[in-house]
Amino acid sequence: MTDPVALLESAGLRVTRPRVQIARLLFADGRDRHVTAEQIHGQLSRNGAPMALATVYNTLGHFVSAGLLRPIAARGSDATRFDTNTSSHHHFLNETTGELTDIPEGAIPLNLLPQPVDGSEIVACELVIRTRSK
Amino acid sequence: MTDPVALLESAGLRVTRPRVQIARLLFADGRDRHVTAEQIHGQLSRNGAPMALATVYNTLGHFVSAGLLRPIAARGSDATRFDTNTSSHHHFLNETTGELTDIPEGAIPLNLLPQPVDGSEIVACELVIRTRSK
DNA sequence: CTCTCTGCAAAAGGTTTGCACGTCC
DNA sequence: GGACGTGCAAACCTTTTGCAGAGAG
Repeated sequence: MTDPVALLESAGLRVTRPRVQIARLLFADGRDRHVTAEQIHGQLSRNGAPMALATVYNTLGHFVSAGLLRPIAARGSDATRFDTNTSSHHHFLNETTGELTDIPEGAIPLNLLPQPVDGSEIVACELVIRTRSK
Repeated sequence: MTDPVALLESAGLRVTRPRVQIARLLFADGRDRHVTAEQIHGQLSRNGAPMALATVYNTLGHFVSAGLLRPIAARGSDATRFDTNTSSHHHFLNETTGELTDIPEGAIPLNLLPQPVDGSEIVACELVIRTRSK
């Protein structure tokens, strides 16, 4: 239910047409979503506000840089999914259906991460549990 | 130090030239390796046994199906890395250098995984810890 | 002899780039 | 006015596919 314009401004992003359109799709209903650029592109077309797929990618890229969105580390030949939930949490990936489900923060105790040996610092930690329909 | 031919046979794979060549590169020295198809392709060319990149991909795909190799879930626009260590373990990904490092099995306690709610079964579980050079 | 695999070119995605034009500040 | 964005096509890269010919069992 966040106002798209306010959201963009608070993220330090300029308020432009594609950003508002996409922010409205992604954040208006407040739910966590896992979307591909392709899905956004299709939804915009259906809403009568079509734009080039490349513009969608560019805009999503801006959102990621600004911390509004996070790309999910799910491997596979299909497209990158962007997660509107940028807090630290993990995912189930159903390999049969391709469906991606959130695992609530705290459901997995990862408080004892090993430190990297080369002196680098941890910036993120992402777990993917692959499942298969029975 | 495994014999490539014996390895292929025990995996139920036919013994063919590209498989032997690639198996020798991957498994001869017994070390864990994280390779891309491109790297294998280049190494084969340098060794005087060039083959088409598509053949490398096809062969690596056969190895994955046979359980000799495992694709790593590290996201990024760069190519898929294949891991010669197929046992359950996790990775550090240094985002600065792109380097991928094994985390020893057992270093992270994941014995309390939440079960998927949709009745599907867990087939794999992979953690990527992203780091950045300081 | 048959079935699988190779070998490669070409196609198929997904994503990025280049650049002319528009827009925000 | 200047930096930043858009809009889109074309380029790019990785990976898959199709198919003719070769090789394994």
